[in-house]
Amino acid sequence: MPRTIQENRQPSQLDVARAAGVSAQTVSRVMSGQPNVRPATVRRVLAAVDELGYRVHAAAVSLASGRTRVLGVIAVSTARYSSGALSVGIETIAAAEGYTVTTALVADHASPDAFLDAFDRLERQGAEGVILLAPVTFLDNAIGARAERTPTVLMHRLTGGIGTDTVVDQAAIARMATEHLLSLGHRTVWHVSGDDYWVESRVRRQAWEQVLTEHGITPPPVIPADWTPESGYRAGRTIAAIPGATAVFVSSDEMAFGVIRALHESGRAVPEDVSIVSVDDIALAAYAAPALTTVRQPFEAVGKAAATAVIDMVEHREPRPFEAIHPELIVRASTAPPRSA
Amino acid sequence: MPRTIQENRQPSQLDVARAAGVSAQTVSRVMSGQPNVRPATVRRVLAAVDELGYRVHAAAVSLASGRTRVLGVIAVSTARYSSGALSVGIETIAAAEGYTVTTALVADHASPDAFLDAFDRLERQGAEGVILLAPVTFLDNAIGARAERTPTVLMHRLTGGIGTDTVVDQAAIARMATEHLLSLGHRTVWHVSGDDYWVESRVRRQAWEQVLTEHGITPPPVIPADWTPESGYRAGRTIAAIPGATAVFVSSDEMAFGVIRALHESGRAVPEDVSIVSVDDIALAAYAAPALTTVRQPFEAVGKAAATAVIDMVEHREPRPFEAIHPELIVRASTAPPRSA
DNA sequence: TTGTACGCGTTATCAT
DNA sequence: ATGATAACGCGTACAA
Repeated sequence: MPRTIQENRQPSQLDVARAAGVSAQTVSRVMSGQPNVRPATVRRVLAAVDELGYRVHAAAVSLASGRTRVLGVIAVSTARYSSGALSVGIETIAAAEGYTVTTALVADHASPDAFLDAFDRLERQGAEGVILLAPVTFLDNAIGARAERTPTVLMHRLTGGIGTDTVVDQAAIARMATEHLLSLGHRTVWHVSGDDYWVESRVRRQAWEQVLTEHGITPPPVIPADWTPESGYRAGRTIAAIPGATAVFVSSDEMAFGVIRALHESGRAVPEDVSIVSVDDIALAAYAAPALTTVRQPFEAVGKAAATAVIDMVEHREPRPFEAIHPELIVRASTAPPRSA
Repeated sequence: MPRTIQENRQPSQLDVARAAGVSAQTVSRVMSGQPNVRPATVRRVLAAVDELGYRVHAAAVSLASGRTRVLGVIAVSTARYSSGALSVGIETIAAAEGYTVTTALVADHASPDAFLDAFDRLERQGAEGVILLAPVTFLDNAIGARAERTPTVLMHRLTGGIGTDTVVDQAAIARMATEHLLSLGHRTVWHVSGDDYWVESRVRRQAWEQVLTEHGITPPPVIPADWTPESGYRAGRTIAAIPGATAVFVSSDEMAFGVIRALHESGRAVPEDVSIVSVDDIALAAYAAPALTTVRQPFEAVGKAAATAVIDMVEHREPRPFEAIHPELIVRASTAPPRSA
């Protein structure tokens, strides 16, 4: 005898079948809600299920059916606000469609290999689709092969290439922010950027430059930061030392808190001396001092769109026409016309 | 013939075995790093693995071995800061121990049934251990049966009962905050509570009451809120209308932003007129105006401890002696002695 | 050191 | 409407 048969195992389909006086196949039909089972039989089976405490064994289903209904998410492990909100959107849709979500975390500033490892872990787990909540331009080539066999959606991707784009138009965000400041009468707009590891940081900077150029303004040098409030604070000290600076486009609300603190410490009032527009509209944005004028990103909606897109791909549904998700400028108290205006 | 054999399927262990000229068993040994395989054989197998692009099929492993190495996390879908940081800790340990993490989200203010559903989804997925990132006192009875068969750790649980407690001592947090304010010379301390759906909100309130009582002070009425900055703002307006209020223990940093804004609008200066201590030490706490004095919770460490605890249970290791994770009072600018002192 | 023969719990296929 | 049987891909036990 090759193996001792376990005694105290979980009840299986066959146990239920015996208890209900039917075949295992009938139990299978009942559990997966197939038609062509007599109501009376269904009741008997369900009664047995209930009595034995039977639960479907996902691994067995997966092995037999070839389907796992598992979605993988690759995320960068930062405490940035966006991740949480995106996840909620993804999980909501996944649960509604009967999918389970497995997450693989990757360190911030990790190499492409770390992302591929994460991808492999998810594939081993049987992920039928993958959502990449990460900066990926540098991954395009590497990820290509896997995206061919496993439906993949890239969240931080902007145009073309692999996968479906479900992302908010980051260039539009930068344009809205910059043009708002110009329309108030500011002669130029400075920019505190995010971490260039993330695509959106680069895209926003380019769009900001372009808007200025279109208005005949030579873009001032970028003030680099890394998304954290601390880095925003350092950027703020730099700005405070620039006499002519009256308007700043800051690439995240969290950094804006730091910028404002630094300006305040240097005796520059916001918005009287310097106007600030940031990005995200986190819950605290309205409670900054002054309340932040910011470009809202509808993160949860984005998460939902991403999940819907992967599931469509997984189920070979016709991919729905891409619905743009629009950012929105929320004007609060951190912007005003310049003093001279 | 019962079933058409798939043609374009993924390579299996047997395919690798044939390509390498060994048996499937040898491939299994190589893949799981077992000893007693000749180096030359290992090389041949790995070469075949590489060539065919073979990957272990998790469902098959699970079915054959009875192990999934899957950890389940039940979380409440809020945008609160803590969830993200906790998850990072959990995933870090899980990955290091070779486990995968699956998440099941539950709506805020959901009924116990919703949690049980989530638990069931995770068990169906084969979760060998479950971490409940949720308020659970009202779940103790309901969850009991499942916690018996599936190792479970409750994050928001404080003493005794099911599971292992890995949580920060919430009563200690309230005590540190309240005593800090009293030691500055304030005659009493008001309290803006979190949402009572969450255990820590109730525990902190009780501890705050107790500290006051120990000092011979009759606790003033609680000012209820719900963790959001908006609710903090409303609580702040209430406090502003109380002439004698000079010190407030606010149950989260996010609410503290709202409280401060309301006080400021009412002409009460922080900390000159009113001192504020809050809880969490989120990244923005140091960038509030004024910078928040707050009790820091080491969320990532808590997440790590929780993951370690479940894995210990899953692997039937001796549960390590419970290491308390201590909160820490961070004194910044939102507290000062009262004017009269 | 390596190979053979089940068995894990379910679904697909065909037969009744 | 229901049942019998093979097959999914791998690990375990044992033999060689």
